[in-house]
Amino acid sequence: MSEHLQPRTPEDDLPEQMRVRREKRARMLADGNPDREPYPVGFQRTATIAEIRAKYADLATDTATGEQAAVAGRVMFIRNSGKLCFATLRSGDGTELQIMLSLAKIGERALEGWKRLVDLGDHVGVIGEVITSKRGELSVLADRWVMTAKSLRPLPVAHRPMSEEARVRQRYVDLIMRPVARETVLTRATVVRSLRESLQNRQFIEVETPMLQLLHGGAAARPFVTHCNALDTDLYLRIAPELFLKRAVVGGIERVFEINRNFRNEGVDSSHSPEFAMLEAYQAYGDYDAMAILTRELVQEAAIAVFGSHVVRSSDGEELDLGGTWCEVSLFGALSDALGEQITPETSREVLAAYASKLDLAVDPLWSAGKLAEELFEALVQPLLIQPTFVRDYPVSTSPLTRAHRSTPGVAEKWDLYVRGVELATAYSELVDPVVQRERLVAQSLLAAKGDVEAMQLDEDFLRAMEYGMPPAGGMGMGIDRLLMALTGLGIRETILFPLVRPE
RNA sequence: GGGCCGCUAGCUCAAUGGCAGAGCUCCAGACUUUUAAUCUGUAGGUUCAGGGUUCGAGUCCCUGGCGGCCCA
Repeated sequence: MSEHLQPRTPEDDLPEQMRVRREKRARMLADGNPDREPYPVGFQRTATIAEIRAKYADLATDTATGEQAAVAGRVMFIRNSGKLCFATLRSGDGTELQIMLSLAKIGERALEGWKRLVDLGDHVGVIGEVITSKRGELSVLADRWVMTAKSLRPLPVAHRPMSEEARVRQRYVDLIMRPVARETVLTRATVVRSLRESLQNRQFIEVETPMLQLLHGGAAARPFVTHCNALDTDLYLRIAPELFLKRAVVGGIERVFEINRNFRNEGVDSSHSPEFAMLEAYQAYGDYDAMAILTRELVQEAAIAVFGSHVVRSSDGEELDLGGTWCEVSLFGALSDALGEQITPETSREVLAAYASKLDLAVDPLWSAGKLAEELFEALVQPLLIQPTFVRDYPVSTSPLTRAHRSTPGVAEKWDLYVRGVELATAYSELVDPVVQRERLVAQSLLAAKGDVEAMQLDEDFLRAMEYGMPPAGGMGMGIDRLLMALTGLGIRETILFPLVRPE
């Protein structure tokens, strides 16, 4: 009643559950009892939950061990009754342990405090004896409990799935609630570690090349532009490390790789993120065949690291066997089979455009015959490539950094690797003739000048490096996020811990 | 960029154009062996925003925002 006379504060507008938790925090601060600080400086654990579970894995029902332990974790479930309370603590590794608080052990004051102050989601520490309950659950029977961090927000309902949007926008909650979210983080770390080990075992040297670049090059993609105040010049966030890794090869780093982020100012959807992690590797005296073997071994070793097998499994139980050697098809051969007519690099633009319009594909009038062939391939063949498949020998016109094929005219020594119908990696026998390289890049820069936002700029310093002589080499690029998707069947937003989302 | 679907309580979701609801959560109470504890009783709403049609709009129409799916 007197409440109506008091001034409204922002606290009054909070949902009841948040207001209640803030009031509990305030009560604890006012209490003065060191065990009831809402945010103490620390808590001395004697064991992790995982250690206790491992040590007493086979303890019989209703047994007292005599061992005192101090454990801590986040409260995930509470089952309070009059004189005996149960709670389930979860630690950061996802392991859980029951704690029990009995009136007989901790007394009325501490038990009432537990019931009054502890909510789902709070971090608590408990000191007591390791026992099993009458129902056989391994537990710590408390002599003392402390708050280690009071949570001011309610957790989502534990047994209903969070919405996809809530999971992505508040990944920290997703990580608390969903074990598979945490496992995905670990899987990603395992995959990246495996890639590094596999490459290092093959004498590849890891380097880091510029993310902020003066010129836009190394791939066909629209870049992000930013400004450097010190140099008063615009810079591009890199779309690829390629031109710098090749400079390193020129300099004598004969096997070199980088695992890092690229940025492309393009669409955001279930398979594209504006920033994505990429592996690029270059091997002097290798070619695209050598890179195919390397890539297959990298993926297979990553599968072993994650699953202990070349057979990988999606969360829906679907299996995919990445073992053995992989299918190889030529782009024009596969396209010919799909269309029922022989298609070659010499097939005219008009013929290909006719097929494209028959398939209702949008055709840009500026596209070359090669680009049309690639578009037709992507529409007709790519979705069918579930098993890992190398698609080889792309049109020269769409591969400006690739060496022409050693025997087949009109195509370049380039392959794309498809798994589950998505492009996972690409590799070239690198173009190392600096004169031809200059011609190709000049053509690109003319496209850029005509308004093609994806075309590369002319990088004179790169050409100067090439003129010093780059050994014959194979080069390969693989999307780390795509690799995670191929191994786990997850969407890209699940493989990236904190993907870009629109502001709330 | 285009099409379709969605946005309602802390969370997950209902509601023929006619009193805005359920489960869990929360709050109060009971309970010394619980396991998503159980039982009793409450509380909780700018139905994404703005406009329109209507006696009456969560519902129909328009505009915008955000999200998802499909296509480019």
